Amino acid sequence: MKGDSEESIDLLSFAVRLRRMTAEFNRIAHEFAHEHGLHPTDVQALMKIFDAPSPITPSRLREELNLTSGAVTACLDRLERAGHIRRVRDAHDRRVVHLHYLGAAQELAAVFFRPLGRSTDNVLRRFSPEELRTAAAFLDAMNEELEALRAEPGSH
Amino acid sequence: MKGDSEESIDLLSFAVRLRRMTAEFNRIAHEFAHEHGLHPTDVQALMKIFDAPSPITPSRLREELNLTSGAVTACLDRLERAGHIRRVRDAHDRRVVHLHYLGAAQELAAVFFRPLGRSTDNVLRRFSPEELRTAAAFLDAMNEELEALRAEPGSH
DNA sequence: ATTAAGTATCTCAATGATTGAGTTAAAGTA
DNA sequence: TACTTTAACTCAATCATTGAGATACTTAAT
Repeated sequence: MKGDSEESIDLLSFAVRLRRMTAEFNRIAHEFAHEHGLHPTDVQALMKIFDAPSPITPSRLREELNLTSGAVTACLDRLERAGHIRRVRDAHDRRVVHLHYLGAAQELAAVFFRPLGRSTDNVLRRFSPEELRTAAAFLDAMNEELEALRAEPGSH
Repeated sequence: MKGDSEESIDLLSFAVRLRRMTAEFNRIAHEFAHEHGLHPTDVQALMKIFDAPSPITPSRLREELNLTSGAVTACLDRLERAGHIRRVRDAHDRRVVHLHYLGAAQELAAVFFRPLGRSTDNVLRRFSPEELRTAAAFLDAMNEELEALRAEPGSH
């Protein structure tokens, strides 16, 4: 009976844990953006541009960040003006633009991710390889589910 | 040697997993806010007001969301006008305001968290109680570290 | 009591990001 | 060729956010 009650407490508070973590990430990103004369949106966009396996397009970014096309154009204008990214026209389909990040963006990302990376490392050191595999699997499962939620139309 | 290389791949990609999860949460919150005539900030504020163990104050909210006092006041005006929260003056220190959420906010939160809760449940079902304890411990450790990062002044 | 300093919240003009409708240009389709 | 669709951009209007300052209240010192 002890195991059972412990379990349900864990289940209930997972949502709170996840929300808190998201909020902390957001606050850090917000703070960072302000310190570097960027907007929260710009930081989100830069992260997306970084994490994309191949150069992302403005319309993809529009979907990812849930913005209107006008907002994306303005955001990319700011990032390009500040020397963080470059717009490159696709040779085959000349309507399409690919977003490449430049040196300035890489440096900025390094500055941004260093403290976050240290924090993550501190956490990783506390767990065994097997525990980390479990944690990674959990995060992967969450990301899968959240992405599935994105497709559902009547889900919210 | 197999275990070693698998490990370092996991370590490197933890940051990406966490960023992706944060981004998914943000996108969902953004979408939800837009559908309900709220702002992303308003949704963040409501979640903070909900998750607080005891009624939170505007200045605490200011710290949590990293906003200026003017922005917080405007945000609370919107939430109060829409019937989600109520401002209550502290009887002992009449400078202080406590934020209470109302029925409208509870309903909204229920609508918001139902799909997220389903997604979370789907994930939780895939793991054993012991694995979930590990995942919860991991999230707790991350939250600890991220909160520590908040205090550090020269950290970014 | 009185004064000074500190704190919590709010006000407001200026800034500027976001929206939403419409435009341009390129690609696919009949 | 004309029609539709798609990608990205433009621009006026809207409205959240900033940042400086005002207001009201509390606390500590004299």
